[in-house]
Amino acid sequence: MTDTSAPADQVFLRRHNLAMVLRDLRDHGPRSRARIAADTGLNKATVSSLVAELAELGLVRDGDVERGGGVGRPGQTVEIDGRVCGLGAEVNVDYVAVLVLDLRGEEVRYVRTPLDVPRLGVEKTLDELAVAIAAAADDAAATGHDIAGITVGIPGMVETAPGVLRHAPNIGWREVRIADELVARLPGPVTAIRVENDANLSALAESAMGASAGTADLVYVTGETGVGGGVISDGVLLRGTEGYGGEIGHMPIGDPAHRCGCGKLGCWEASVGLAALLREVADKDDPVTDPSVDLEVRLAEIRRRAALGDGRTLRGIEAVGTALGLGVAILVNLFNPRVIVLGGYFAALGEFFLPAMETELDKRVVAPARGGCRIELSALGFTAACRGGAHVALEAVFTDPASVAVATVPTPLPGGMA
Amino acid sequence: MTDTSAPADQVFLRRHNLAMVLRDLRDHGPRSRARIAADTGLNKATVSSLVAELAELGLVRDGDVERGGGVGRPGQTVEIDGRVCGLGAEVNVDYVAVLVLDLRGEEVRYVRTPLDVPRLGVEKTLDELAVAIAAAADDAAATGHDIAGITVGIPGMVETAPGVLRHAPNIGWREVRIADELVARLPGPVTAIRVENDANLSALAESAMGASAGTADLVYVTGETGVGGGVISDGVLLRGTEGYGGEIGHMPIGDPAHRCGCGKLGCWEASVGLAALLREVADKDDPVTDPSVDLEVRLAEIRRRAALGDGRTLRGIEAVGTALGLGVAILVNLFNPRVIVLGGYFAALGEFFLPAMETELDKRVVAPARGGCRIELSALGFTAACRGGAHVALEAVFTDPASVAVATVPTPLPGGMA
DNA sequence: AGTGTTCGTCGGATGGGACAACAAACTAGG
DNA sequence: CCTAGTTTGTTGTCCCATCCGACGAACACT
Repeated sequence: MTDTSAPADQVFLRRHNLAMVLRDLRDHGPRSRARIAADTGLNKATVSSLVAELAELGLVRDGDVERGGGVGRPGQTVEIDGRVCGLGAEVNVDYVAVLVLDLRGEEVRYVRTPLDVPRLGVEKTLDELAVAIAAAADDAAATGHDIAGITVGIPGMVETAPGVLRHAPNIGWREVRIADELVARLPGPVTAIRVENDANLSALAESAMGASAGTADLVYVTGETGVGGGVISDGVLLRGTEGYGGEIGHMPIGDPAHRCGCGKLGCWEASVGLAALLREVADKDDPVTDPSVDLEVRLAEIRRRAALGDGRTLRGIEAVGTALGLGVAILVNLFNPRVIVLGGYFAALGEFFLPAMETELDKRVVAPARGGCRIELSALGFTAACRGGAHVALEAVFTDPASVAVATVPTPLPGGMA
Repeated sequence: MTDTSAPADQVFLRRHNLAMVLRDLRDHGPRSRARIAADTGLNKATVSSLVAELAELGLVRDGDVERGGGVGRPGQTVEIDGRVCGLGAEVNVDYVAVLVLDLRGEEVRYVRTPLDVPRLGVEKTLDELAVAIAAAADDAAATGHDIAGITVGIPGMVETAPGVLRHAPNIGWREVRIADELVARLPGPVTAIRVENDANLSALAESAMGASAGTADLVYVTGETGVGGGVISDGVLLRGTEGYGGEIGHMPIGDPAHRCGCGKLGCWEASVGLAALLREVADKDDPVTDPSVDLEVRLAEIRRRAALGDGRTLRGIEAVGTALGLGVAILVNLFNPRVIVLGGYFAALGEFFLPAMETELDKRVVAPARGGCRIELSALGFTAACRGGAHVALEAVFTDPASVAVATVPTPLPGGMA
């Protein structure tokens, strides 16, 4: 991720190596300086110097001494200090959520606030979100944590550069300067706020800490009210020129008889979105179609019926699964990912979808053996987008550790000695 | 493109800055050392040192002195030396071709050898290709050029790492170790040979030197026997995990009545490939459907009929154009490119396609104003893949200028003085 | 207790870039 | 013609980051 068109001086070099040591600790766990040197190819003396600087920044600290590690002097392990954190926030149709992750990837705090976002409108929803973020930040500060960055996920088309939401049909928002609006609502000096599509953030989360952690080529497909997607290719998120990439919901491969929420006929979303599933498995007066009932509960009921072998339910799921496989096949042909991760309700009903879906998939993928692609169900659940957001904030630290500089004050001395 | 997981020492730093100076000269033309310093942000003294090293490598040389450039001492311009070259080769259905491009991007040599590749088979075709490559290399050497690298484009699924072709249905090849086979056939020590899908190379060529040169987000779609595609996102080529990415021809969005060459029904290729066009605009006994006639000639005839306003022809082209727009809309929704480049016969008949295609496109793209995407017809014609191959070979030099080291002997002295 | 091994640090060497000063080469103007 | 002013490119010096060799420290094993 090093900028190829910037001049490289010693500062650049130092930053690169600082980042490399920090990432080594993240990816392979606590270890001695000698071991880091062996891992990275850097000189032992250099590693000592780098670790000292990272320690001064509050990013790493000395851990245990390696006892019983065979012959020779035991190593003094270095580990990532969990003080610095990233904050991920999410606005969805019926809730806002905030999640704080420390540099070690551990969850510090997670708060989900149910809200009727479309009814509440932009202003009040952002007020609520700002309160939730400020509360999480205060809470983190009280336990000695620092927030190094904030990323907000929104279910719509986002231009990341200025942090502007262009259009989010599911919550009815249009042209909202999310980043600026939040900065204005948050007290005190605020670190940079990034804004990103929620499915993109979920894809990043799956790639970084899901069941397939570390996968550099991954496509995330989530089924909720709409159908969203995020693509990670060769380790980087695909955004497109203006950040409009990954709009997979409106591929014209669905049944032309069904009208999509976007107004067009034959969108994929109209064949595999939540509405399509409910249409297939239930009648109008069936309680599972009642939007006032919690989605989790309704899905549990459908899962129950499927498990009992109910014909209508199974046929409906199979139909949706086949349509799902058709679209996923396109994604596999285009991106040749290592793994496809299914999220949202696809994950919840995954076991019943998979047979029909994989049958269709195998029919449509050109590459032999699906191009080495496997299908997986998301295990991150509703926290995926938030986790991805926190991850993005942390990634900035892993790319340029020195960026956390000054802001980080040493933990308040409990005793009070000068 | 700098490896983020390798230790950075001074050598790394030097390489980075050497590359930056060389790219500055490529992108902005000959200029003085002082100007390079201003462009890159490097110090004047550093630039002098870097230029001296590049000159010693034979990559740049002193050019004219800037006369009449206003007040002050005129600058001694530095320009890219065209001695070092990249070689691109292409295997297609009815020809093999070789193109040599010098470091300034100028064409040194282009040879196209008509061959009936499917009938000739793997061995003999590779023999012919090796002869063509060796001849081009000898020819280049005779005029004082050095080949720094070779890239071969193949119309099929390629695994780039070992340089192996997995499957190329249009020429009937399967599991061919292209790189190794060529090395064995070429005399003398051979620089690394890369192998890549031909549409991917064309996409790179369009992005690097087509009408939209410099575009970092670009999708190339070519219509020939099959329909191929190459995607460049954020400046890098999408390959996928195993290099199977970009298979756009078999998206299931075509008329289910038509069978594709792959055996499936409803592939996009079956609706917009060359066979589909001919089916729409001509009867079985029409000369334009005669495969023994050169494709260029047949396309010219179709273009003539369209220009005269022939109803059958225009309706046929419109039908294909609409189908083309449908598929392209998917690509725009997924990749949000800055430009879509149409190649192959799409480019040849472009003016007649565009209206129907753009109408369908606008109907199907979700992002406002097509997400800022424009449609363009390729101007590189049949040389696109070769150009892309040569470009890839040159790109290695622009990434690590020092890599051309030792091999480059100073041009033979014509006089013969010791 | 002695030996061998590994860890972490110290001092010096190497090398690359930044900075300031300077000579060179040109224009403009008297 | 000559001088002042400007820009270029080189030189010498300094700074800084990494590398290398050596050394003390800490441990296991005999």
